[in-house]
Amino acid sequence: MTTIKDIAKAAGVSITTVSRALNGYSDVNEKTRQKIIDIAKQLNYSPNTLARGLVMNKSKTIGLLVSGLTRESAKDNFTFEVLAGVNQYVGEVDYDMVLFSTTSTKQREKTYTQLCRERRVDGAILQGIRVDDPYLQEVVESDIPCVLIDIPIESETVGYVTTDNVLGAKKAVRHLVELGHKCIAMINGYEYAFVSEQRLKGFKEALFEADLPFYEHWVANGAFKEEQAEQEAIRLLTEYPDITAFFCASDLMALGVMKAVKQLGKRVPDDVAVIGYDDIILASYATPTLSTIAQNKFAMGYEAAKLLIQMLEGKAQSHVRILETELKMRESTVKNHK
Amino acid sequence: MTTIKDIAKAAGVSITTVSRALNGYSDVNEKTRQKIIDIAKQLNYSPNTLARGLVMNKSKTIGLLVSGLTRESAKDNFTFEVLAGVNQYVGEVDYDMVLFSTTSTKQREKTYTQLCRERRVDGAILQGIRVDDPYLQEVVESDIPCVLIDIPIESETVGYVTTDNVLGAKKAVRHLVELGHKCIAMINGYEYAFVSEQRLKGFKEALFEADLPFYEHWVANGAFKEEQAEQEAIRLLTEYPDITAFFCASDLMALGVMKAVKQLGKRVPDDVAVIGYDDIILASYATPTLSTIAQNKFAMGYEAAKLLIQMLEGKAQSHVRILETELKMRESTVKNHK
DNA sequence: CTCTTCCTCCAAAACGTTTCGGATTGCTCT
DNA sequence: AGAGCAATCCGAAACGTTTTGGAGGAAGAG
Repeated sequence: MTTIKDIAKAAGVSITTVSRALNGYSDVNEKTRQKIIDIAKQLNYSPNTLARGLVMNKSKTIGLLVSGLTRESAKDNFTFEVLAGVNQYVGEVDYDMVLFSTTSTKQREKTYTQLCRERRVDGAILQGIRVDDPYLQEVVESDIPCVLIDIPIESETVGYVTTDNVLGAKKAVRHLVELGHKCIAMINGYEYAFVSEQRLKGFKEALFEADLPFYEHWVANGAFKEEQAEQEAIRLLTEYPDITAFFCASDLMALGVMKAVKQLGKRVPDDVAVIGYDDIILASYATPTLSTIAQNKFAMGYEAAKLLIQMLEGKAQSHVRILETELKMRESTVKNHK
Repeated sequence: MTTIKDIAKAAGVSITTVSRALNGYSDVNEKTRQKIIDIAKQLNYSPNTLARGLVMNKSKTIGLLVSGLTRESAKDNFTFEVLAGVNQYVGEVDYDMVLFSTTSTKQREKTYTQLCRERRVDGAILQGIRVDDPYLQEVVESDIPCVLIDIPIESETVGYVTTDNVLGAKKAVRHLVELGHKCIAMINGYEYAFVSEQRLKGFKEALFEADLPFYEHWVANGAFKEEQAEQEAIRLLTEYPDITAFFCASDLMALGVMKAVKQLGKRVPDDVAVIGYDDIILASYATPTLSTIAQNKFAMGYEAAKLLIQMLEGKAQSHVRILETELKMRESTVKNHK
């Protein structure tokens, strides 16, 4: 493995000069610089980022902390797309990304902060961490710059990216209202998830706008799980047969709801319309295809990485990025939709 | 950020002793060790892996090189599941994983080898790299230990994990034969993909076993793409109306074939049976649900990581891991299958 | 001719670890 | 009493970079 020292020897200059030549400093003669570059190439030199990171005290590496990188989470390709987006930006600006996940069966005793500090990541992106995760607090309180996805915390070193969940939910409900629905139920996620709270807010506001009443008991929590949403939908539909439409806080839950509807011998969308949230791959392959509020998850990852690196380099105006959502009309709400 | 030196000062010992105490060497008194550990904890010490990696000349980090970590590749969740598997094992043995991807729009001029050497990864896993990728050759020829997924190259420093693709294909075709099919077409991937070659071989062997003829022109390449497979299937079905079953080298292509069948006014599986390969998420959500040969992609990633780390630590007997596949019978071949 | 200034270059320190080769102490054997 | 030994500890070098603070010389200004 050739080092800067080898190059220095071969070129007959000091290692200082090699370093400065390779890093584009101006105080080295263009001719010697060229010679050094040639020799470096010829010797197949790669700088040692460990050594560099050690002295510069930064690694040009960011950590992506996700929870639930499991086999199951592949259904909901959220994590994956965010990851792809992060990876994209990070590649563009010549950073690297290291992945930390808490799914180890053998629970690691190390906290996120320790992971970050050991690996000397310059900053971190947190995805899929629950608001009540004890580590969240810890990371946020540490001095490690980080950006959160879908958790609204902001400080000197903390930023976040999210979508406009209130507006997203409104779009969904307005769509249902426009189709003539008056009895709309909602399957939400968790009580304490930020997005759930926001989507519920949007749900209420849209009902209010449309002069429709809001019934507390027409809202159920499905924990973002397909089966649980199915159960809840069955319960709601039997208890309240008036319901003609469901707004679900995730597509996976919407799929569960569609199963429930079919199971009760009713049809989607003729008897009961269903709209989801996320626009996961399955949404456009389900039968009937699922209407949904699309979030650009790739863009969320991309923007998160961009924001983080801007923060690291001290040129981030704001620490918040809010992305748009888009209504996708498909067969689960609009009959014969192509 | 507290260092080993701070601990030494606080404990009134040398940094050598601190290092040896923390790393569990025997030549340090149990009492001083405890004191050092206490102080370290109290000072909230995290070792600097950069410094450690520099002197030890290894980083406890492996690189995962994937190609095509794009928005689109989310459909086929192959990459993601492999990644999850790798991540799982890596977490268990306290390594880290850094992700390298070649999808940067701005093409990086850096090669994989350079990436690996700069980041001082101890080894690498390559996934989704095509056999004709120029970088493949380069990585394999370099002295960086690596394991390939679905590419059979073996050497002192190179290993691979794959599934038994010949047997997998046979299972699929046998299944069709058992259902009474005699005119079976195949939609393969690329000419030059290892798995395609193997699956074609299995296809032929299974036909031979069943005393069925093999027709070269009943095999088409769909490039692992849904649309292309759809086109090819339409062509085959119109040119050769005898065909009653398709074996596809990927689920995504099988979905395309199902679309083709429907488009021609025929039904799956009544008129034409379809079986895929991979068992992607979509397979069990499509209508009809898709029969397929399941590969445990998570396990592939897990085993790849395990193999690599065994190789790194010099305790790998063999450099090859071949995993099992499993036939999943669903509605696209078996009528009214539950 | 001397004083600046600019252009090139360099020696050495620093980053935080690990590890090699001893050094010191106190104890046990002959 | 001296040798031998085990148990503890430590100084210093090494890993491959970047950076600080200058040195040396040539050219231009006065």
